[in-house]
Amino acid sequence: MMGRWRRIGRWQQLSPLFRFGQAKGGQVARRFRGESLHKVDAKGRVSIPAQFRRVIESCDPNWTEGLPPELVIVYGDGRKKYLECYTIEAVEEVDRKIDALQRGSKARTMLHNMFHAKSHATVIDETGRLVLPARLRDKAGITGEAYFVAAGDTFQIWQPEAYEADMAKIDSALEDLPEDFDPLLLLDGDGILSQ
Amino acid sequence: MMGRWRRIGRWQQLSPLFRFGQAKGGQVARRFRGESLHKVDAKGRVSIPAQFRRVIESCDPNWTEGLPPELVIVYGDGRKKYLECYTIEAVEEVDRKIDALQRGSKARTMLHNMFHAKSHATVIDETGRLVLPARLRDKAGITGEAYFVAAGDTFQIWQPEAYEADMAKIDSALEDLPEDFDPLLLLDGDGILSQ
DNA sequence: AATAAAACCATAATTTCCCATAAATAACCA
DNA sequence: TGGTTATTTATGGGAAATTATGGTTTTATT
Repeated sequence: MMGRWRRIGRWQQLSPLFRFGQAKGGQVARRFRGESLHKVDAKGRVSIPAQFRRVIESCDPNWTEGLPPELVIVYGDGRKKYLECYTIEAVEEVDRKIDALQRGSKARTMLHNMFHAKSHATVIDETGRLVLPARLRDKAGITGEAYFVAAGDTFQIWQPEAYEADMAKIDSALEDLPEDFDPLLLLDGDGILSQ
Repeated sequence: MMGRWRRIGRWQQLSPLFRFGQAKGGQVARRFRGESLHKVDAKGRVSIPAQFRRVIESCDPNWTEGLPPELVIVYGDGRKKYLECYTIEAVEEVDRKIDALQRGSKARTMLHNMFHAKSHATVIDETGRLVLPARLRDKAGITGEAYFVAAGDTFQIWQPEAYEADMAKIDSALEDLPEDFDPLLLLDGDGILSQ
């Protein structure tokens, strides 16, 4: 059965100070990592990868054992065919930046629309699931299955085939690089992929 | 029996300051060295070479006696047929660099995919083992055994035969060098293997 | 009342956790 | 220095907790 939040594991018996925010390991996971496939049922319910839950919890300032973790799903960029999910901390950062923009400016209006209008605040239920309203599922073309993909401080929900297709593009871009090119070079601003 | 972290050996009774992070030689090992073969059981569990553990521990800023050391396994470069394991310090450096790249740039997207989507954050359990999920084992073609190979500040996990084959390639490259060529010359940028 | 949404209950499959042991190392000591 | 004892490693197996996922039953909504 799904782990209830109130369940007490061994490490949780340590002093609150010591265990605060601890994930499986010792430290808080504050970045999404990994990818996985999940079923979406008729009601739009879908499990969130357990590892992602830990991040969502630790990045929700109001969350505490027993409360449902919150997150925000953004679907404002029509050019993207996936749903982008933000932790509370992440959206707050975005909100702060938007607030700093000139009132009435085009940028501000556009961002308002994208992050405020076309977004959906929600929570993860006790069984670790999230409900994707029909509107959102349609936006991403999601039906029976959804592919979750980590992207640093956010994660994306894709229609599996769409992701695969996108992946193929990225892979072929890699193929085009010199035989022994090390992607790590990109880290230091190697201009090979300019633009 | 595997040393439980809470168990106290004699040297561990020395003052924390004195023993902190000590490896056999008295100093902290901060680089992986060596190679070894280990069994992978049906659950995907595999022991990490003891020597590697010391490095993983000392390169995990949050680690302390009693906590499971963390690490990140990356499998994003489809061209490579092994799993690359990063210490926390190492991934944090990578993450910082990714953060510095232009949002939306091709390089950033590619790196996100490689280090965030196609990676797996995990810990070393109390018995010194790591669990390789089926997905990762498949990526590297690993079944019953895995070969661990040090690579400076990361280490790799190979399917034994694949490693052997790769090794043969490196060896033959050596063969092609002049009879009396000293590999150490490469250290100082000798151009013989240019490109 | 008709629907949609949320809460509740249930279960198989996975993943962790815990205990156990032989082999390999390292520490100790006469 | 060689033998002895204590640790640490590398692995195995089973119990227990967690996940992912499917139904029902309430509770809101309109």
